[in-house]
Amino acid sequence: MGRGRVELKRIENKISRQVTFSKRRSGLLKKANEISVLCDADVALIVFSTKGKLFQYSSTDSSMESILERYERYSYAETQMNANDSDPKENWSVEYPKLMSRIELLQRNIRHYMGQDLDPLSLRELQSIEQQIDTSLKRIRSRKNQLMHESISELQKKERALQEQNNLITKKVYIS
Amino acid sequence: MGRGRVELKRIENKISRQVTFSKRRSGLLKKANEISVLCDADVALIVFSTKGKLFQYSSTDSSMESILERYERYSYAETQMNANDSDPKENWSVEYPKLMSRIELLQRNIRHYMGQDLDPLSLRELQSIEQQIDTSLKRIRSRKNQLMHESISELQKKERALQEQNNLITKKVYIS
DNA sequence: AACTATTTATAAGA
DNA sequence: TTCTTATAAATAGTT
Repeated sequence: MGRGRVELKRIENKISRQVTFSKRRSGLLKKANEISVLCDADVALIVFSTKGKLFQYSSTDSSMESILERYERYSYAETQMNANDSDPKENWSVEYPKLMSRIELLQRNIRHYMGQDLDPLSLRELQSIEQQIDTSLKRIRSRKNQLMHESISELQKKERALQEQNNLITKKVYIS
Repeated sequence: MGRGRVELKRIENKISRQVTFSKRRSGLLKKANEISVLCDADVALIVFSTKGKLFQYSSTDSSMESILERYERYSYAETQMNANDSDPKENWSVEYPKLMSRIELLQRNIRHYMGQDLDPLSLRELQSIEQQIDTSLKRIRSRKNQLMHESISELQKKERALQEQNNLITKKVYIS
């Protein structure tokens, strides 16, 4: 939709990629809103730019979180149809606080991994987390390196194949 | 975009609402895919029809779950407050899957912060986590330093106090 | 940030 | 549902 046809592949020019992103992002959000209003649908849309900036849309009658929860529930229900429906019903009043406190614990954990709410922690606890995170960082960087190396050798392979093809074509041209 | 202008409000005729939904849904998914490819963005799109049927899109290099996880990580500060307030006893069958899926999400997050289960993550996601963890590590080390400095000056203070006491006692011994 | 030539999406009809 | 087509809307390239 514009002056020229556009190939469906990553736009290499950084500037025009940004511009296109901005234009299409607003178009996409608009259309998400339209379908939700016209067709009475619940829509959640999450977009991260290359640089990691977040843009989001969710239809007004449900917040983003509630749609995501609905989604999680939907996919959770699909994967675990029959497994554990019997026990929690009986002792819900026992189970609920357990689950909530588990969630609290996990959240506190995550906050600490994110370097937040550190004040209540003792020196020893801080050191323990520091060590854990330091290890994580090494693992993540190692995995990242691995991925990048894989990507590089993939590209090199492609390059060699293309080079070979070129040589063949060149030969043919000379012969004829 | 069609034979006539269309007002932005719920289509009352059920049949044409369904038809429009089907058409616009495929258009929306297509555009979501296009922006993700053209602009190198991570996109997650969730659509529930009026009847509750789920349709979804997520850009290929990240699964839906990993984008949602990234979203949770990003909007963590906002969401941690307003999560839990409905009366749980009545509707365990609604609440239970919600809580379980939330727990799973948090656990997956923590595993990643601990540098585990990294294989499903894309390069970009790894970089996002790496950056987050790097920041955390700096915060934790800064807090640790602060605590150690405090501890040191505390000890120095005590040392001075004891020294003074010693001096006093020594004087008294001499005098007597 | 605007403009406009084109392409694309889609509303209505079949 | 699927296809066709007239028209509205989105947007690529330009200013």
